[in-house]
Amino acid sequence: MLQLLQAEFADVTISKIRFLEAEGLVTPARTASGYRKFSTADIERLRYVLTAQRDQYLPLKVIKDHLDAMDRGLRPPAPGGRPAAPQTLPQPAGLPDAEDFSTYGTELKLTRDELREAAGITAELLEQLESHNLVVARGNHYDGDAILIAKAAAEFAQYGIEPRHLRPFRAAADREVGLIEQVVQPRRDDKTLELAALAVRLHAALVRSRLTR
Amino acid sequence: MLQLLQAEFADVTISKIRFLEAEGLVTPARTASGYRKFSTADIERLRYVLTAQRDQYLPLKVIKDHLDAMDRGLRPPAPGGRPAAPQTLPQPAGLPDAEDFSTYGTELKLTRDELREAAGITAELLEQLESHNLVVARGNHYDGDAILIAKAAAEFAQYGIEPRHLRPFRAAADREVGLIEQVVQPRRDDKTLELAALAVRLHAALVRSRLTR
DNA sequence: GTCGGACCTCAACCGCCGGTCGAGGGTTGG
DNA sequence: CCAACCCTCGACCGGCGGTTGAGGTCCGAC
Repeated sequence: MLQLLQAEFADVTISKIRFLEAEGLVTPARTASGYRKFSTADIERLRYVLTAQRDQYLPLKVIKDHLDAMDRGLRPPAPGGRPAAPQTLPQPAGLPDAEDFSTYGTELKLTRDELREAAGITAELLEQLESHNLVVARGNHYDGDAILIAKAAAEFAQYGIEPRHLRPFRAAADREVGLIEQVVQPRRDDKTLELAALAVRLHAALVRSRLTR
Repeated sequence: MLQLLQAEFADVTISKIRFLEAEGLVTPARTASGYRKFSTADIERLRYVLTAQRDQYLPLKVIKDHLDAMDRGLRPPAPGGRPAAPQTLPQPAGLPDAEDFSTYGTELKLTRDELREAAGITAELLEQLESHNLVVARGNHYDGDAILIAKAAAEFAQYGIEPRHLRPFRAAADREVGLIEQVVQPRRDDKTLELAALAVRLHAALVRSRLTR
């Protein structure tokens, strides 16, 4: 889950996240042994914090106020171009660890229905995602990334963008992975993740750059 | 004149104004004997600085960038509810500190050499990046994204991946932007950025998912 | 002239914010 | 049993946004 955020925000570290927790900006759940367990809502929240900090230069105090206000059910405050609000939608309960990326990582194994529930998508959408190879089962199970992909697809769907429009994303990802694997061939260690984060970073910068022209 | 500003901003002091001058945010004229002489334009400028600081929590560096940008004849930047812009006369503006890329947004305007220095890349690499359209100048200037792209490319280069290998990234980014622009056609507001973030998120999840299989 | 007060410069200092580091220790998967 | 994580907690840190003070100059009033 750290990798995930690092792809988007270059300078996030474990210690920074711990610091943010100490400041009361996030409150991840804990496992029995004390490890932090980040739900997707927690990650949304962090994304909000980091975006506000980076793009609006808001001090943490102010960000905390905003979050607190939202928690009390108020409209997201902040005048002007603010980061997208982390909508903490009611999570379908049951299915204990469906949102857990940190401790189980990709070892997370979901059934088809669990995935649907966790991502809040219809069976139809999931079918489309699979038919375009955006979500792929391993054996009978899906992992944490599948949830993220499905959720993103659901958001796109709200703008009328269907899975088939997203196929280029898959192709692009495949090409990047191919590139990385070529380089990292011999030693298949954490260099791989490093390069992947780098690739995503480049990608993000390019998108932004093209957009603002 | 101090009294004048103090009426509006309680915590302004002489020493603060002197400090702001030292930071290059205002450049009042001087009398023969060295006393500061504030024109009304200077006061407008200070008003802008103090408002931006108080109401938008902007760091002085960013405020300075905005002022510099305006001095260069650009439209007042700053997304969102910004303080009323003071239209000042052109002031001698120092060049941005090239090492400070992190604090500059896309309003940043760098010369070719400034970009090279900020990203720590060779002229050759930059040329390659431009020939593959990974980095593109607007007019004679480059923006903050160019630094990010250049730095990422430099890291890739350490793994033997050259700009030409990165062309698919550009193509993918272009496709994504095309998709977004199609959707966002009518209302060209901050939905755009929201969608772009979503796209990058999907991309990241896909890369991870493909990688860990 | 000369005195007081307001202005100047420059360097040293300061408090807070936003983290980082590292020692000391538990947990987990292989 | 070990390596690789994760945890806490307190010390530390660099930068930002000024403040303070010593030492000196300028000006108007007496």
